[in-house]
Amino acid sequence: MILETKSRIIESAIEVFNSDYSAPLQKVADNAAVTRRTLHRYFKDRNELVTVCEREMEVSCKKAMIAAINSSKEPLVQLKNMLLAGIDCGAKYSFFYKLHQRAGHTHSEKNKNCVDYDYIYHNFRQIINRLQQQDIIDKSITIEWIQNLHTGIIYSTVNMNITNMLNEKNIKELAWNSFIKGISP
Amino acid sequence: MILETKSRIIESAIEVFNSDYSAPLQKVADNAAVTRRTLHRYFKDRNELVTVCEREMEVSCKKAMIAAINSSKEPLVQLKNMLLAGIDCGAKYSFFYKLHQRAGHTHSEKNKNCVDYDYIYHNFRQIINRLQQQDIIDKSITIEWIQNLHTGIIYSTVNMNITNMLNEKNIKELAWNSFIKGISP
DNA sequence: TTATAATGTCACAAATATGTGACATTAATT
DNA sequence: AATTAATGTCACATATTTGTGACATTATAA
Repeated sequence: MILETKSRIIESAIEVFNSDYSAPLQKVADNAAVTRRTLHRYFKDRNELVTVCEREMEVSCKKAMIAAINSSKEPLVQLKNMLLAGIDCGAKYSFFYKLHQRAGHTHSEKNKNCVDYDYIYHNFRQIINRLQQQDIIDKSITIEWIQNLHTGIIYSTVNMNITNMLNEKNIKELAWNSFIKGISP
Repeated sequence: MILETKSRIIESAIEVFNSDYSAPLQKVADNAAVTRRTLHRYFKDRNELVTVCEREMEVSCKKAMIAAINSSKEPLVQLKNMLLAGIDCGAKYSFFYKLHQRAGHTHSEKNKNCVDYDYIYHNFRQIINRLQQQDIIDKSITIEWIQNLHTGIIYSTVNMNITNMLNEKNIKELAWNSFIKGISP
C-alpha cells in the first residue's frame, strides 16, 4: 500500500534525523526498508522530506498535546496526560521541542507552529502553577526546571531499550511516578 | 597556543557530533572558530577526529564517573556524585552512553572501553541495590528504569537553556533532588 | 626587529551524497 | 492470465563534502 510506505519513510526519517540531522538519505531508506529510489519517488528532495517530517510532527504530536490539555479540568490529570502523550509521540516530541530551540529558528508570533508551541507551553505553565497553589508541586521549583525534567523523562523513556522485559504500560507508569515525585514538595 | 586550539576542536566536535553525527566538518570548524584547513592540520581525517573524541570522552568523563564511585563509601553520596559528574561532563556523557548502545557496537569484554563501561554500571547497580536495602530507594523500581532516569536527567540538564537565570549550582541541586525524589519510596 | 609557529586563504582532486531516467521485477487487482 | 501499481536495480550527471598543497597573513618568542 502506497500510504503505508510513505508514512513508514516519514517515521523513519523523524527517527533518524532526530539523532543525526545530516544523516545520508540512504540511512533513512534503509531504516524504512525501502530503496533510496523509492524514497525519492515520494519526496522530491531532502528538503521536502524534512518539511514533511516537521508537518507530521505537528499534526500528530501537537494534536496529542493539545488533546491532553483538553482531556480534563483537573491539572494533575492534564499533566499526566501531557507526559504520556509525549511518550506516545516518541521521537516526534524531541523533534518538536528541538525545532523551536534550534539555533537559527526565529520564534515568530505569526508562524502557526510557534503559536501552537506557545499555546502548549502557556497551558503547561498554568497547569504547573495551579498544582503549586494546591501544594501538589513544590512551590520553590521553577517552571523552567519542571519543563526541562518533563523533556528529559520523555527523552529517556522513548530511548529506553525495549530489551528490558518491562511492558510499555509499566514504563509509562514509571515515567509518570518519577516525574511527579521528582517535583512534589 | 596549539593545545588550546586542538582541545577546542575536540570539544566542538563532541558537541556537534552528539546531536548531529554526520554533520560536515565545516560545522565543527565553525563551532570551534577555526578554518576547516586548521582542523585538518590537527586531525588526519574525520575518522581520526571521531576516535579522538571518543578517547577524550573516555579519559575525562569515565575518569569523573570512576572518581564519583570512589568518592565515598556512602551509596547516597556516590549516587549523587555520579549524577553531578555526568552533568559536569556535559555532552560527553551522552556520547559515552550512546557509544555503547549504538547499533553496530559489539560489546566486548576485551575492549578496554567496554570493561570500564561495565565497571561503572556494575557499581551503579550495586549502589542502587544497597539504597534499596536501606529503603532509601523504592524496591519496586527496576535498575533499568533508574539508569534510564539518570541518563534522562543528565541529558536534559546539559541541554537546558542557559537563558534561565538559574545558576549552575542551583540546576545541579534541582537535578539531584528531582532524581532522588523520583525514585524514593 | 627578525625568525618562527600557528592560522588563514584559495585552488583543486577525490570521495561521497543527491536526484533522476530507463528498464526489470514483484505484488496486487481484474 | 493479463493488466496495473509499486518497488527494485543500475547507470549517470550534479552537488556537496573531504583532504591536501602552495602560499599569505598574523601572532609569538628570541
